[in-house]
Formats: sequence, structure tokens, C-alpha cells
Amino acid sequence: MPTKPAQGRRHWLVKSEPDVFSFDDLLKRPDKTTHWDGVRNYQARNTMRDDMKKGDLVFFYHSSADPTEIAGVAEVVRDGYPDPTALDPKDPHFDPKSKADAPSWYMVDIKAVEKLKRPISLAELRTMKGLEKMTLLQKGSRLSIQPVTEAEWKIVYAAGMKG
DNA sequence: GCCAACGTTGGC
DNA sequence: GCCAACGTTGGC
Repeated sequence: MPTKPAQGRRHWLVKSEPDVFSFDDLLKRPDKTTHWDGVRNYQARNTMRDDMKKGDLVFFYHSSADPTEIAGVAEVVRDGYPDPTALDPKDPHFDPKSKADAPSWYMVDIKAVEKLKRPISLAELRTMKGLEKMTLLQKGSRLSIQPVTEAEWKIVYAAGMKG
């Protein structure tokens, strides 16, 4: 499958606690790929179900870490589809209200593309020109899956790859 | 560990 | 439909 041309790509940021699942963990997965399951927030669900498309690029952010930082770049390799963990009573993310024929929760598959040469911490992001409106930096922003504009993407990526 | 901000639930 | 109570997120 050919890679989507850069023009059509949208950009996202996903949060993960590295103690639970880090960017290095993603790199170690078979085919460097995982299901982004267990998300139980409607706005994040809508983003995965409706907006994230194969070929889109994703910043992998380490939350609840020291320091909190953007660690790497991943790529969406499968569009949104129902999250089976919502239907599994033994799964910690089980949702009794979700039904197989009317799934409440969705996930995408993401694949590691490259680690940043230099991770960019939240503190540094706050100092960088052009990121003032970045969703991650807004007060009270808790969204675990959020959009990144192309301009924001370029600024952060350039800094992270400068080494 | 604290706590502000936010999302969800449920009583009314 | 309102909103108080509760649970969670996540930076510090």
C-alpha cells in the first residue's frame, strides 16, 4: 500500500504514560504497531472513528512522566474500527453499555515511524514560538487524542530532529 | 501527594 | 434539563 502523499496527511498527538506503554515499547512491538485501545472519552472516540486516517502522522507524547515530553513520531496504519476491549467483561476497559452491533468505542492502529533525535519536553514546547495555540498547551487540556496543525507539526518536528 | 480542570452520572 | 457529586487526568 503506497504511503499517503504528504499533502493529504493530517496530524495528531496521542498521550501515553510511559510506565504503562512508552514509545520504546511501540518500537519493540511486532511490526512496531499497536491497537490504540482503551480510550473512553467521547471526543477522542470521535476523532479516532471519524478523522484519523491511514497515513496521518502522530506525535507520541509521554504524560505523567519526568519530564513529560514528545518522544517520537508514529503513523496511523488503520482507520478507526470498533474497540473489542469494550465488549470483554474481563478487560479493565469493559463497558457494559457497549454492544457488539452498536459499538460505543473505537480505536485505530498506529505504527512507530521514528524516535525524535531529541525529545521535546512540555516545558520547552511552552517556550517555542508558534505553538501558543497548540491544544496540548491550553490550560486544562486533558484530551488524550488531539489535533496538531501542520504549522505546529513542522515547528516541533524540526526541533526534535535537529539533534 | 495535591489539586485544578474536566467529563460523566444520576437525582430531582 | 439542571446541576451537585463524583471520578479521572495529569502537571506540578
